[in-house]
Amino acid sequence: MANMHEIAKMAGVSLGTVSHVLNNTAKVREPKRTRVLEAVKASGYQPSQLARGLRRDTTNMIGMIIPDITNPFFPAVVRGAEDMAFSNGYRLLLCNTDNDHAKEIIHLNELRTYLPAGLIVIPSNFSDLTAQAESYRRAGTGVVCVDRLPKNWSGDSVTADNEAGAYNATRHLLQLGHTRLATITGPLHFTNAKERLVGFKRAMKEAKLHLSSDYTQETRYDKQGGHAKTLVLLGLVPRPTAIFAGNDMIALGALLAVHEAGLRCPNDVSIMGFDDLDLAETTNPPLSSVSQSGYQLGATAARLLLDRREGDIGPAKHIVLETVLNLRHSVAPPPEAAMGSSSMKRRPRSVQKRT
Amino acid sequence: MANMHEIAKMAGVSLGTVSHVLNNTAKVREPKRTRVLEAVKASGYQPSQLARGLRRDTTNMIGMIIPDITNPFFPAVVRGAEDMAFSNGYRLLLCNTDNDHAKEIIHLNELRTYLPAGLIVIPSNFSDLTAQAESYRRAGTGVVCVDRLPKNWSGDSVTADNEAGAYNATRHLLQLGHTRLATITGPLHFTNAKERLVGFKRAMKEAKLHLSSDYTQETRYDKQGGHAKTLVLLGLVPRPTAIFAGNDMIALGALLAVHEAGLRCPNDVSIMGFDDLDLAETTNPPLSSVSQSGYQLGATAARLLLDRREGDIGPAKHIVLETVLNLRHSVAPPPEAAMGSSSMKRRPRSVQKRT
DNA sequence: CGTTCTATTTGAAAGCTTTCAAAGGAGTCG
DNA sequence: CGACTCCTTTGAAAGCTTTCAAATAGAACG
Repeated sequence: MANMHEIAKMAGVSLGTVSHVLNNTAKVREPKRTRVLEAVKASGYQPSQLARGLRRDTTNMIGMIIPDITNPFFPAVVRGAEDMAFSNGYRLLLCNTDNDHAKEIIHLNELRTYLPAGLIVIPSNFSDLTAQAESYRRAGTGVVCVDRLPKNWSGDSVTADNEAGAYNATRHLLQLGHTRLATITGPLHFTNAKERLVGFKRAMKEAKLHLSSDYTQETRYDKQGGHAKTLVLLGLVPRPTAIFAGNDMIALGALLAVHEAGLRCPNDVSIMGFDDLDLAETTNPPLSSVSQSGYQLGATAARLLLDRREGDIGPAKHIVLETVLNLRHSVAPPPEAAMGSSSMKRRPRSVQKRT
Repeated sequence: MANMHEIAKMAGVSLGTVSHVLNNTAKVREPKRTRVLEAVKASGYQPSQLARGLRRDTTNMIGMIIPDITNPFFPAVVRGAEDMAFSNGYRLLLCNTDNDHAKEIIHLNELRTYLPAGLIVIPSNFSDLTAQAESYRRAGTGVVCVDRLPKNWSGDSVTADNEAGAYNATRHLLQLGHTRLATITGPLHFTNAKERLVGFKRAMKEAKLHLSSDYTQETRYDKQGGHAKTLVLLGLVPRPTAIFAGNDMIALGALLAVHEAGLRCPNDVSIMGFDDLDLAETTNPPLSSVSQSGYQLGATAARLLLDRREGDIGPAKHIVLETVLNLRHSVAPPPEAAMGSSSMKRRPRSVQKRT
């Protein structure tokens, strides 16, 4: 591929002039200017991002570190980030950590040597990000945390309003008449799991309902966990009539367990999810869930990074995105209340409630 | 961050020696060797990938170009590729094209300037990849096509055995007694859609069944398309008793349409999908589908790329991965046949059939 | 036309590695 | 001890861009 030297020769100008034309970094008078542009077009020249990055001390790559692209919540986040990045001339370097803190460190250390424009990170378990990010920031590279925060994080972040989302979802269950509400949380060392639990408890407290410790179970954010913990909950006496799941994967496992136990959802047990993944629409019954936009999360994080890069120097920003309660058919009044109620009324496919 | 000069100074050796120690590119005698290693450890030095790439004329990045990470089939492919890449010291630069051929070209042109170790591409609509790949190959950069092939592709590729998968799925439907089989294909300019249709037709022909042209519909690989075309199919007289969907998203739309039309799946209409996405397990009823491993697709492609890089110079390889028919509850014998049959028997959760 | 000033243009340096030819050192043999 | 060989080590060049100081060209003015 052609390099700048050749362009310079073709256009009969010096190296510096070519660079100035390409980067608008100095005025170049007319005859030369077009000659350069034409040479570029004719040769299909594109500047080497490597050489450019080396010289400028920064590239147009954004490093994105996530637990696992295979987890259905993350693709939207990545896509949101990629779209915002791409339309501003940046590219995404994707790294999966599997929530493995050692793998995260490998990525953080290596990414540095690419001189990325910034980092978007969904931190792993027990992430060491706070320390590492400090060194990035000293080098002038922004780091934004998304979805959940590592210990002592004081930098930029974009998260959903987990507490409000959980609170509203729980209130909805309470308003339907449930009094025996249980919750299956994600791993409580994740800030998002913790916040959702706080929201849940706040709603319970407001309703002056006691929460037996059996009624809150903690597990991994997956179907297996949801399944296992639901079996535990269903074995309790008295049995909960509603389960607030820490995310949709847990809810999915819960749904499965309820069916396996020979119970019906929502008739016997209501199930509420969190995330509102695409699959929530197609489960049986369709899942009610707290909707958060992964796409917005990612796009906002990338935007924040770009703003920083364009000179926005200011205190750390903690952007919190609203959630929406998306009601489908997996929640209904509790069995006793349902007797006399109108549970057989025609139900709309899906209803949204702002939270 | 420290650079090689500092390491050299710290260890009291020359620049070249540091490089030799780091790359094992020449024997370095003992006292110096350890001094270098220690200096590296003490300073946390990591070589600049930019400078290294510039000098070596190639980096450890693999460019991965896919239509849309948000489409549930692709994350597994990406993950497979990333795992294989990561464990061999390579990293993934991810690009979404939205099947937009212009966007694909932008990515192909720009990626070149990163001097990537190779490219893994799921080509977009009307992809121009064949021409572009030629120029990559001239530069010694491998390009592997995954999942489907662009026009006139003669380079390396990794795909599923779409035809056999479709053939076996169709045969299964035939064996259940269906005679009115319809299919909703993906866009037929995609090789995978075309191959699946060929497999379907081959099975039909073997069964000596006539295929009315109404009975094959083409649409985009998504839920909306599946929904719309299913409504068309259900309006035909006589109505098909089984629908072979070009992929699971189409099948999902079909499922929806069947329910909306007041029919039951599988009692009135059997539905067979392709891909066997995670969500196939949780639809209502759980979807029977031709299972192909996206993960294997991606991992195999990355492996192929690395082999090439390590010197495997030989004719183009076309790796074709087997599929497995994964039977769940969305297929059953046709209504007439079901009358006297044992459709009420207890059904296992899921059954696999090698294809 | 000569000066002076401003606007363009240039060439070289720098950014960090790898690699190659050359220099240096150590060991062997006579 | 000298010559020779072979193994280590070195320093400089190259890879491609950006950027800065310096040089040149052009314009305005007298």
